[in-house]
Amino acid sequence: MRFSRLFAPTKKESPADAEIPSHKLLTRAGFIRKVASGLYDILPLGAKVILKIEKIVREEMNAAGAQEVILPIMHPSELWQESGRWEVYGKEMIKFKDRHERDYALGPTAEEVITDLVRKEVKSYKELPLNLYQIGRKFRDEIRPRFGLMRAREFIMKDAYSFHADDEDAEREYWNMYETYSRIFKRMGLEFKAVLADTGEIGGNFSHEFLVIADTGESKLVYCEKCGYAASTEKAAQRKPEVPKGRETEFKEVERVHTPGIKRIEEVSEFLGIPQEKILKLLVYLVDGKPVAVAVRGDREIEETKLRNAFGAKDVRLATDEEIEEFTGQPKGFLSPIGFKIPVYADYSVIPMVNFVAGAGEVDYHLKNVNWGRDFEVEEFIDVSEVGEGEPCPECGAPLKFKRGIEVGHIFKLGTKYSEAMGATFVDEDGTEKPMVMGCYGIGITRVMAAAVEQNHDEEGIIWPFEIAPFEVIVIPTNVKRDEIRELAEEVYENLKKKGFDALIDDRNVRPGFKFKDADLIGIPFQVIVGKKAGEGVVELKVRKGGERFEVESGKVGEKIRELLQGGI
RNA sequence: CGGGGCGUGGCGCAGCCUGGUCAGCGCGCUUGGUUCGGGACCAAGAGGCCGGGGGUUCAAAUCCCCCCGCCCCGACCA
Repeated sequence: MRFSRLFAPTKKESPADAEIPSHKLLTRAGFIRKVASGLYDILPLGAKVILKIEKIVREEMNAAGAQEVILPIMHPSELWQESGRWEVYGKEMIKFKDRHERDYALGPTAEEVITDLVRKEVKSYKELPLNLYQIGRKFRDEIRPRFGLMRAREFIMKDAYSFHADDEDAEREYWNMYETYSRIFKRMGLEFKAVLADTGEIGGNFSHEFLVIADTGESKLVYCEKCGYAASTEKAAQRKPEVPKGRETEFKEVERVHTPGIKRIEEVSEFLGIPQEKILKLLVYLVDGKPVAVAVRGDREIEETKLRNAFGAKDVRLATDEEIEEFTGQPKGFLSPIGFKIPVYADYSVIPMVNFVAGAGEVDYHLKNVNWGRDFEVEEFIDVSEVGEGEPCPECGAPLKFKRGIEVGHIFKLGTKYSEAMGATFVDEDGTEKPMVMGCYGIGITRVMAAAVEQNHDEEGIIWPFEIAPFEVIVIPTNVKRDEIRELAEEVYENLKKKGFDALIDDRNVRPGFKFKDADLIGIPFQVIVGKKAGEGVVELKVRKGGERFEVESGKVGEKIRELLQGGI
């Protein structure tokens, strides 16, 4: 490809509405343009990256035994009514009617459509297992699309669905996909982690998320270097503390203290000169509409997904100020667990607490030396606060590490949720009819592109991993009006193409600085600069990542690149 | 949805508070020339009618009302 013909409108300035690096850089470097909120044009450079990502996904999925299909993105409402998700998915789905007033939706995912296909065509255990996937557009009418490609309303996803005769085989395929995903992200040259995850909206009973590590990521994870435990903080378990032996012997007398206007944990801590770990935080939640009090150590935070799971609830939210008064008869900011009108559940972090501070149940007063078991009863100790850096691994007790990441893949064991709802059954070896056991496996293709940039960039621009770079190498003649430079550059370019490289030549008649800036911004892994020593047949090979430069004979550029790649660049 | 902010040539922004002398700056674009290893310089040009609608006024980018679009934030006091 010749740069003079390439549609890659680069910019010096970031768009005003971009916040994070991937959004700014993909726009500046001419990969994407916004059409409307959450909707993007993908320009040639972006399309090349997407296609390379898809290629790796296809190769690995095919190698893993999955088969590609192409399903409609326009879904009839009947299928979604059948699974019960027409209402559940609700506002997230883009719904519309055809000319006959029939209801349709643009598919946010495809369990219904694929299950419909399989239930109609597969009747016997002999036809199982089956793993079908597609790479296509998905639509989700996000409440708030943001961060460019990261959370868009239309995006490209690879979604796979597998069908099995029994649970054991579904689990076998689950781990097959786990390994496949690991290979996929490894091939893409991304630093990632597979973590235990919450199953969320899709349902099912077992799941892993694949996160690309990046500081700007919206997902948080903890992992253990000793035993390999890794989990999303929405899922990560606390190691259950022991009840301290003889704690009763330490109990002191409850003391009522005046704390005028002091409500926040930080304020209480400062005012009384007592660390936050010695203060009890009491929150009132509505768990599927029922008021429940949850106590947690003052310096810790409730992870609402864990809370929801602990109660097996659909919906969990904090009570409003008015609701707190109504349910407890106590003023917010000074809630006391003593004589509480609603059941008090306590996070694991409360177990070791002795002689702690709590609200007094009246305005402007707190209590010191409160103890659970003596002063109030805990309904049950539950694991609902967020696990963080340095805390003990729930498996082996070693200190956990914390990182942020971007969710690019998610695998689920679905069980029979959809097959039962939609009657996807087969006749087993023993002649009886059974629901198929399902799994589903997604990769956000467009999000992978954004995540790769989020993880790999510097002040100058993007630094693409070789495997998914829009071009592998760019040849830069510093001055196309000088014959020896132009001719040598053309020669090197043709040579690289012949050797199988995806090469670009910057044949534009602009100053060299301009070309260097563009090459860095676009992030092509290797730059071949043809300039000063063109007369001697020597060119300069620059590695985008790290900026290392080598002087190379013009005929040996390809070899040098291969050598560097083998060396792990 | 609630809260906050923004909308002015292709892009980034100033002007608005204190209506008129206001449509301006930088980048980009076109033409000519000089330049040519880290987003050059000089000169001459093209391009907006100020998100849309309504209103106030002798007069509106500027004041008022409505609408549309875009961006950011949204448990932690209990």
